[in-house]
Parts: sequence; C-alpha cells; structure tokens
Amino acid sequence: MGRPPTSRDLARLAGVSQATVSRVLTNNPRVNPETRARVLQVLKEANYTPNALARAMKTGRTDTIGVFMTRVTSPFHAELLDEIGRVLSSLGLHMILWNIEHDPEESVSRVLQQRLVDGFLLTSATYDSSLHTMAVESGTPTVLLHRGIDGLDCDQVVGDNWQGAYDAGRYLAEAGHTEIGLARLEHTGNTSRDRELGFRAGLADAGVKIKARNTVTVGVPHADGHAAAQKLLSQKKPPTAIYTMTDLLAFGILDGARALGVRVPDDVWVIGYDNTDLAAWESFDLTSVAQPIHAIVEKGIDLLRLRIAEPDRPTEIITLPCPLVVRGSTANTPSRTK
Amino acid sequence: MGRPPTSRDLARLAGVSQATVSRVLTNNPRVNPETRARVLQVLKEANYTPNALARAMKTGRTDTIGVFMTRVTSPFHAELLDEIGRVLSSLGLHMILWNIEHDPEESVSRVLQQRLVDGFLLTSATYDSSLHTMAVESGTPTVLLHRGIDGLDCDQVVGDNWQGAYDAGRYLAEAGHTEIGLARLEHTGNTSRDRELGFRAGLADAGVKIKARNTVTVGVPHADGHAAAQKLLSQKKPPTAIYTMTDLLAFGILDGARALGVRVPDDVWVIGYDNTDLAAWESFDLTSVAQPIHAIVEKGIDLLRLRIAEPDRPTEIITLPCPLVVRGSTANTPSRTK
DNA sequence: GTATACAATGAATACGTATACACAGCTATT
DNA sequence: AATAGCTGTGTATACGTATTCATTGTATAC
Repeated sequence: MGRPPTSRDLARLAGVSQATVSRVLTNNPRVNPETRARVLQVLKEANYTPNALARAMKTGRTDTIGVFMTRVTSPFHAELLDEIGRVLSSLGLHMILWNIEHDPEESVSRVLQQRLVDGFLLTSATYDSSLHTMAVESGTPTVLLHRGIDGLDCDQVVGDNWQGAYDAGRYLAEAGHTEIGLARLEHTGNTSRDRELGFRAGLADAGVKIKARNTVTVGVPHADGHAAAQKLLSQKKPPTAIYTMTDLLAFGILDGARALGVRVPDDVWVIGYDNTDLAAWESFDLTSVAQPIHAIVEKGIDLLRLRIAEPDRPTEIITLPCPLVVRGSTANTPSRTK
Repeated sequence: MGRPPTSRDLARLAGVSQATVSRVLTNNPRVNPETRARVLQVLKEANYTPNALARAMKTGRTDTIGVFMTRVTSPFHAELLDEIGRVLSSLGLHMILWNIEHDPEESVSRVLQQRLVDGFLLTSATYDSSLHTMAVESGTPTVLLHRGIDGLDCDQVVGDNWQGAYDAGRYLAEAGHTEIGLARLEHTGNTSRDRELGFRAGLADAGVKIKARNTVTVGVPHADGHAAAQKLLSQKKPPTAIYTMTDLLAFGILDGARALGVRVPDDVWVIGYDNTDLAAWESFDLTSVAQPIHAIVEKGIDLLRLRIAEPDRPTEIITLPCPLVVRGSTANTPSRTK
C-alpha cells in the first residue's frame, strides 16, 4: 500500500523524466511514439492514476460540478438529481452535492469560493435566499436549473410554468368545471408564482374564477396536500376539481380525498405538476403537467459548459414547454390515457 | 473579479508573512493575539476563502466523502441519501456522489484512486460487482452502508435483514396465513438473501411453507411488483398474504391488486421492507419492516471517520435491528396503527 | 559543409497552502 | 552574568502535476 505512486516514481521506472510522463498523460503530441508506448506500459503495470488534486491545482479545472438542491426525497427532485448525475457522468464530470436545507447560509457561501468545482447548478433558487446572487458573485460559472429568478444575469433553463399551468386551467374550464379548488404554495420564486398565475389565467380566459373559499395555502410536504383536500372537500359545496402545484401535494390531495370517501375522478378531479414517475402508478393515476426533465438538465449542463469555456458570453434564459399529461384523475371515460 | 486573492496577497496587505496568515487560518496558537486580530480583520475585509485544493494537496485531507449509490429515484435510496447529506454537512464534510449505475466500471475504478476524497461510503455492494473490493484495495477508508458483503475485511453497518424478515414471516404465520406469496429478488447481495431466508425461517418456525407456485422472482422497479401481484393473485387459489423485499415492490403489488379489484387487507395482506415515508401515505398504508436509516448513517459515518483517523484499527461490522411497523395493509381491525 | 528548422527530451518552475526550520528577542534559571 | 527555554515571526520547502524554457540531436536546405 504505502503512498500511491507519483508520476515521478513512474518516470524513474520508465527511465524518462517526470515531464515526459506528464506529456504522455495529457496526450501531448511532442513525445516519441516508442517512448510513449514504453511509458504507457509502465503506467499500466503500476496501475497508476494521476492525483486529481495536483492536476486541478495546476490546470485550474477540477472536472467537478457543484449541485445545490433541497429535499432529495421529494420525487421530482430525486428524478432531477438522477438525471443530472446521468448527464454529468456521461461527460466524465464529477458531482458534489450540497443540500442547502441542511447547510447554514454562511457555510454555503464559503463553499462557493473554495474553487472546488468548475461550475454550479442551482435547482432551488428562491427569492428569500441569496444563494443565487452569492453564486453569481463568486465568479464561478453558474446555471439555474428548473427554478429561475427574474432579472438575474445568469444562465437559466426552466420549464414554462406559466404555460403549463395555463393549459391545466383551460383544460378544467373547458371540461365544464366551475367550482375549482386551488392548493397554492407561497410565491417563494418564479416557479410557484407562474404555476398559480398561469392557472388562473387559463381559467379566466374561459370565464372561470376561483372562489376565495376554494383557495388554500400549503407547504411542500405530502401531509399538507392531505390537509388541503380535507379542508376543501368538507365544505357544503366542495370544488369539483382541484389543482395544485406539485405532484407531491397532489398525492396528498388524492390521499385526503380517499380518506373522506370522495371518489376521484367521479366526485372530484385532481391535477398536479411535474409528472413524476409516481404519477403513472395506478394508486395515483394522476393527470399532471409534465416537466421536460431530460431537456432541462441536458440544456442546462450544456450552457454551463459553454460558460466555463467562455465566461463572458451573453446570458441565456431558456424556457421549455410543459405538456399536460392526462390520466385517470381527471378523465371520467373508460378511454383514459395511461 | 480577476483571480481570487491568495494567502500571500493577504499577507502583504496585513504586513506579515504568508506563513503567519496560514497560522491564523489553521488556528495555530503560535501567533501573537494582536497579530491574529489584525490578520483576521484583513481576511474578513477581503472576504477571503482559502483555496481548498491547495490545502487538500498539502494536508492530504479533502474533507470530502465519496458516496456510491444506485437508483436515487427509489424512495428508500433517496431517504438514505438525504440522511447521508444531513450528517455529512453537520460535520462540515462535502459529498461527492457517484451513481454507479451510470458510470462504467473502468471509470469508477479510476475515481477510486484519484485521492479526491478522504473516504468512501458504499450503499450498493453486490456480489456481482467488484466495487467494494476495488474500494478496499484502493487503500482509501471505506464503509459499507445498508448493504453488506460477507467475509469482506471492511467496516459495515447494516440493518438486520434476516431478523426483520423473520419477524415479518412469523407475524403472518401467527395471524393464521398459510397461503403466502413471495415476490423475491435474485440474491445479488446479503440484503436480498437475508430478506428471503429470514422470512422463510420465520414462517417455518410457525410451521408454514411457501408453495412454489406462490413464489415469483422480480426485478427492482415498481412495475415488477405490479406484474408479480397480477400473477400471484390471478391463480385459482391465490395467496392471502404477499411479502416482498422492498417497499417499492410492495407499492407495485398494491397497485396490481387494486387493478385486479382485489382488496387490501380484506382479500390479501401485503408487507414490504424499508418503511419508507411513502409507506405511511394513505394510498398505501403499508405494513413494512423499518430500516433504522438514521442510525445506519450516523454509525456508518462515525466508523468512517474513525478509520480515516486510524487506518489500522480492527474492522467492525455493526448490525442494527429492523422493527416491523404494522399498518393497514395487514391489519383488518379498525384499531390499526398509523 | 554550414546554417536552420524541428523533434524529443530534461531541468526548472508554478499552482496556493501548511509546516519544518532558523532566528531574534525576551524571560527565567543557575 | 551566562545559559537555557520560550514566543513570535520569517524563510524556505514540499505536496504532485502541467508547462515553459533550454538543450541536444537529427534532418533538411542552401
């Protein structure tokens, strides 16, 4: 075991200088083919791997991307993380994951300046956090994924939440619903805001308005959706359709309805947002606005790499469409989509 | 912006040598209190953060732990990851996450030797992968979490899968079930093996044996549980209880039963393993063997830090109890546990 | 046959920090 | 009063690699 061999050790073994070993490692063409072959042979026999830290210090590149995220256990976030991991690894990049829910702000700000990574992916930008401004100011290339911030000079790739929500509202109104329930989140960022305003606009364009008594403000967990359903559905004249802003909340609403003996979709329709894998499970069979996770991640990492290569390029903000995926929680005919 | 300031820049500003700045940063007592105060003042004004790479290269410690995982979207894995993140961050440690599903074996082996991290947490050790042996041979401190490997000289912290499964079997048998369905996974590691053998033992000790026609081998996804339920429950004489080895599969089984119009728990009981958050949702209300996630992670990271501090300490293998959590999928009385 | 280009290599250096070593000034011990 | 110890600081070096610069040898052009 001892200490791992260095390029200098290998150079001695191969009878060349450390510089030549380094040239072989970096595919520098300025090395004799025979010498290269001999060195490669020695490297292979010693099972040598360059010290990534030393290399990073010299080149200034770590081949590592920092990812900031919250609530990994939330289905959508887990899918997002999985996709990020897939794309990064296909590019030979490592991922350092920070759950900013656990980390105190001050420690996060330190992380931003440690030059541990070549770039940041932020998936949870909110108005009440200064993470995104700190990240941008750190000078390290940064891309906002999934959640954007208006007026921030930073690359962003997000789903078109307004349009997705609009379509959901329109869909319900055109199906004849007039008593619409809304389980809304506080507007902590663009995402929650657009998912509410777009929905209201979609309804309004079809002449439907949400009554105050059918609106309830919730937090993010499943239990909050459950409670919201209990509240909305136990009224004298309950809504015939409920829209909410994440699948996780929609699952809670479905559970809440089930607990009350209210049938879906016969008594009430339910629509979520994110189209997570779970939405397709028979237990939920949830109509949901789909986020183009793959495209968001692919494009976001693409932008990040472009910015790493060229820090002064103009900022891009990319908005990708969110199609409505209709399932059994809203279709009351046998010909429902799976 | 320019390039970030170095300790040498700061030393010049404070009128001291770089060594003194470094001493302040590392809390070296051998520095005059007045000098220290002055340096700290300058550091603060410049908003200086030490270059983590340079520090790591010098000290040989990165304060970063590498985590190997698979299928982050699986509820149990997401909870495990979340907990790992929580504990690591509370200790001021960073996490590099590798999804070994995405990464080709050869690139993983390279990662193991790059000295990017102080230690590894492996959460997905299986017989058919050489990851754990490669990790141990890499010389970097390694702990197996949640999934163990017999006879491997490596610290391991796992749930007592055999006991948990045993209790589940015993519980079903004592409730009077004799036609027991088993949706089993191939034995790719200790975990799946013990979760089957323990269950069979628990039944056997109560005089119950699983019939071949009530056994089906499945893969890990939700859909496989669904298919297994369809197969088991569409027999002439279907089982009155089904046990399976993960909650995810159990959810699939519940969904499969629902699709067939088979009622749970009236017609069939269902038991899962992991006691994920979702198991408590009303849609599932699943009886499940609980994994002590918090204790596993806490203890595992504890062991890892001990080994980093003292590489030659004796190997520890810790097995933690897995209590059965009874919910509505098995209780047919109103007084069921939530 | 000399001058010139170029290929191949080694020696030296730099990345930013931590730390061993040297040294000056001081206090305390004899 | 001379020695020993202790404090605070600076100088120099090392971590392991990539890369610049210098050097040698060889091939090409006149």
